[in-house]
Amino acid sequence: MVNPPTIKEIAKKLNISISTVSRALHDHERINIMTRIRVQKLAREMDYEPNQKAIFFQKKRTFTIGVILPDLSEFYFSTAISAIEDISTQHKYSVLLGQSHDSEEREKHLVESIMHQRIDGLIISIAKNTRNYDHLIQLKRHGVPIVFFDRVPAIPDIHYVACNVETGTVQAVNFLLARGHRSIGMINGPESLYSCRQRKEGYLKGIGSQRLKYEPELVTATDLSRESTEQAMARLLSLKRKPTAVLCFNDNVTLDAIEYSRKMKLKINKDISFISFSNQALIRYAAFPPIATIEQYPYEQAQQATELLLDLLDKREQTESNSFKKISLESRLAIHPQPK
Amino acid sequence: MVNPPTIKEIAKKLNISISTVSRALHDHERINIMTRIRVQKLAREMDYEPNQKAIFFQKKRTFTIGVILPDLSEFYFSTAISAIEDISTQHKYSVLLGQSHDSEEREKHLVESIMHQRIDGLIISIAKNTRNYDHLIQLKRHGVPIVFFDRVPAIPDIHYVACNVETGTVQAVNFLLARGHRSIGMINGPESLYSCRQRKEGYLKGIGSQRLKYEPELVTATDLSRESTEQAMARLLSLKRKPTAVLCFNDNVTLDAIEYSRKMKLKINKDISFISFSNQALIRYAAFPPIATIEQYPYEQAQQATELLLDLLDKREQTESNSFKKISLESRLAIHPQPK
DNA sequence: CTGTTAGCGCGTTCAA
DNA sequence: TTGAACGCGCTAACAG
Repeated sequence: MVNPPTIKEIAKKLNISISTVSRALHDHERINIMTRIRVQKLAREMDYEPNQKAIFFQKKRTFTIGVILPDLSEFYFSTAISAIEDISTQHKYSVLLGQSHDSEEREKHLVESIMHQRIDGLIISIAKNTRNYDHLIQLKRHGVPIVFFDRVPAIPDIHYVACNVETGTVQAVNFLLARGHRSIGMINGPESLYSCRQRKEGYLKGIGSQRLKYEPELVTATDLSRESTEQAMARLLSLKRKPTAVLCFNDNVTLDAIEYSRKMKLKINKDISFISFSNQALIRYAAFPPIATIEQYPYEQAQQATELLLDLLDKREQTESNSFKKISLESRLAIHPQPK
Repeated sequence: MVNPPTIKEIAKKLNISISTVSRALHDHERINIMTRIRVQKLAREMDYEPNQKAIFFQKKRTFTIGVILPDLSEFYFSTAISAIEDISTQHKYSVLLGQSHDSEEREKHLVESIMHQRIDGLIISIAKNTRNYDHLIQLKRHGVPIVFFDRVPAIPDIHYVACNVETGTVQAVNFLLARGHRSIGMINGPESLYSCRQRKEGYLKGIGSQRLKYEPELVTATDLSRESTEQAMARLLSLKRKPTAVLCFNDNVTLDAIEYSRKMKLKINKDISFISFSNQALIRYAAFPPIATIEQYPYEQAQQATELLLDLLDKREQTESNSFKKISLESRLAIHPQPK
């Protein structure tokens, strides 16, 4: 095992200067065609490969983007990272990975360590309870473009790609109303997430469109843990006017809520129906699936986020543009065929 | 947006030499406590962060490992990457990511581009039809340690971590035999995968242990698509001696096979039972879950692979050891509580 | 305790 | 058409 060959060695063997070698390797215009060929031939023979580390170092670019997601083993995010990797590779960028496990501290740590690596840009889906964005603002100050993905913080002047779940939520409420439901509950997620506000907004619009009165106690929240979801569900079921349908933050929350309801001896899709967000493939096999799902298209979202970021990186030198791209995909209600 | 500060600037402001700054920042023993403090204070004020690119460049190490998996959106691999990221981060290593989408060409390309980045080591689960290992051998020649994970090629002198599914398969067959099943079917996966041979091997051993005759037509295969699985299942059901239990390649295949059987009016767990490999979390919510699962512990496997690789990296300089670690985790049968 | 110097591999002036 | 020299930011060997 020897050290990889360098242009220096090539230069020595050929008795020419390092810079000539460098130029020959880059097919420089004004290099004698013969020396060019000789250099390239020897380079091939020696298995020469340019040392990217050295190039990155002196070019001040790494052609690497950082990606920080809460949890890579979750369906939604693993689909996203799959898309991000696909697009990045297409554009000859590499992907440096980190998962925050929904901890603000870890997230901060990751951002810092990733920043020290001098990545060119960052795609991030923030931890569910991140409140302090200093670490991200600092990154921006260092000139590293950030694209927020899916979980977008409520701060101004940022690029983001997210799915507007409001539309889908309105559709879902209308769907339920059309089926005769008059008391519709909601188990929302952490308030800090922008998408949760959209869910709420969509819920209000849907309810309002039929001139129904908004009952605040019909809207609860979970921190996504099973216990918290069960508590939320318990709260809904303890109301005088129990909901006959419930919108749940995501698939897992939905399945937990359904299981809890069954434990409480409710008949699913009879006493109570559910609509979920997100749509994991496996949900079609569930014993008691939700009647519909608000789809969020994680692959497409992540794809757009990556394209946006790469675009920003391309344009960076040219203009210090101050326009912030806000890409909003529309969610859509997907109605599931019900098993008899 | 300015360029990040360097030790050079710190040195100038303090009228001391660059190396003094460097040493002070590293808490070097023989540096005056006062200068040390002054330097560190100024560094903090200036938001100084060492430029890892420069450090990597001169240290000839990147503290980055490459990870190449077939498809990050698959449960098995997303769990794996989650583990790899966790362990790497703990050890202050970064993760550079790539997915081969089971294409040999892409895999080769990824290995090369990742190699040029001068990663310190590689964890790879090879594409299901990779036949040529030159790209990997080249990496090894460059002194980059490789740990194969889960999908291990049949070449000598390699490190690997894999799960021996044979054990679990034997257990599964025995479990079924003990419950009185005498005709046991199998829907295996692509033959090129080593683990599929283990499944077959385990099946044969299990059957043989009870002196049952091996009926070749009871063992079919799927290319993992739903259609192919349905065809395989149809073949099994068309046999004169229909199987009363079937082992399926993984969870998705199992669920598809179950659904198909239901369409054929079979009663699950009565007319026919299933055992699955892998064990996704969501399976607990399935309407007709398999009676048992052969667990493969992707998290633990990936964890061990990462620890092995990092260990190799630590020891690298010391000894050019020629011993190859082959870690084989045992799969285990997990029996599911059945809903009434 | 501190400064000087060299060098990691490469691209890029500036000269020739 | 080529070469010499410099610098990217940092560490480390050597010299005080």
